[in-house]
Amino acid sequence: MIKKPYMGRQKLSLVKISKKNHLQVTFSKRRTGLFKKASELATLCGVETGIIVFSPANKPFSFGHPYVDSIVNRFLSRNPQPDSGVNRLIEAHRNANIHELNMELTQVLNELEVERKRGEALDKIRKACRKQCWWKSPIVEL
Amino acid sequence: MIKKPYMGRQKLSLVKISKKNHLQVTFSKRRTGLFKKASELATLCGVETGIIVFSPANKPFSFGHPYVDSIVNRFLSRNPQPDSGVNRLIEAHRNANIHELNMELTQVLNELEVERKRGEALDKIRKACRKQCWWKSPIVEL
DNA sequence: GCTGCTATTTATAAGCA
DNA sequence: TTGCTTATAAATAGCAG
Repeated sequence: MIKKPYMGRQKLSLVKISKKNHLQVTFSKRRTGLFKKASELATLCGVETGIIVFSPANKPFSFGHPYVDSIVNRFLSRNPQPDSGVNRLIEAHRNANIHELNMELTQVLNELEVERKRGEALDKIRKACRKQCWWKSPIVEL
Repeated sequence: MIKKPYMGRQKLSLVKISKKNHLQVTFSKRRTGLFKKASELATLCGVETGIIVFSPANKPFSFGHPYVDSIVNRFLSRNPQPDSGVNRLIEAHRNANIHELNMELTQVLNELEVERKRGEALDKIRKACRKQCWWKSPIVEL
């Protein structure tokens, strides 16, 4: 016996797996693991969650607690108009240098604080409306 | 020194956490972990994925690669929704008098989410750069 | 809430059946 | 693909600040 036939789990490199069969196996295992994690989160914290994943073969897999569709609908009802901010961000990251990124970070942090406060305020109003009579005319206090 | 005052990680029990502050911490940590797992899956396998989670405080958190809304829409287009009580409720909600208020809230939540992700991503890059190769190009991980 | 710190538990990459 | 096995990488519960 010169050596063990394999070296155990190898460290993860964050690049797309090249070998197709290997990729398929990894996708299958990690999809299972992801859904399990989501299940645990939902159970432990008593929250609603939904996941959608498209396989390498473009087949949709989904997990949801209590149901994917209701989660999705609930999300869409609150986020009707998506924009491509993330895509722009990714593009920006590819092209920007570190100095620019730091400057942008500072600015974003300031913006985030403002947005957070706005969001919290509006959320309070929304909850208040929902608790009382959301189908009636709202008392607008912005 | 008689013994360490702490016994390390305890085995997981699959019931809802009772203590509110404990639950909040767990939710926060596990949500982060879940999103990270999804990110890895997307990167390693080159697939599209989207996650929506509602916090104990009913606040929506989302992750998506490339973008949550596109994933959700893609899912819904392939899985036509049967009519349900939830859908009607959402529809009613959309048409209610507080429509405008909700629109604005939704918009703000969306912006906030985008800003939050931008901030997080930029912060990661900043930290990574500071620790190691700040003079090289950043590794983008979303 | 939010970091950071371990001691543990979990997840999983590889290999093979 | 689905399941085992093992060695190792990662995630995280419980605390502390």
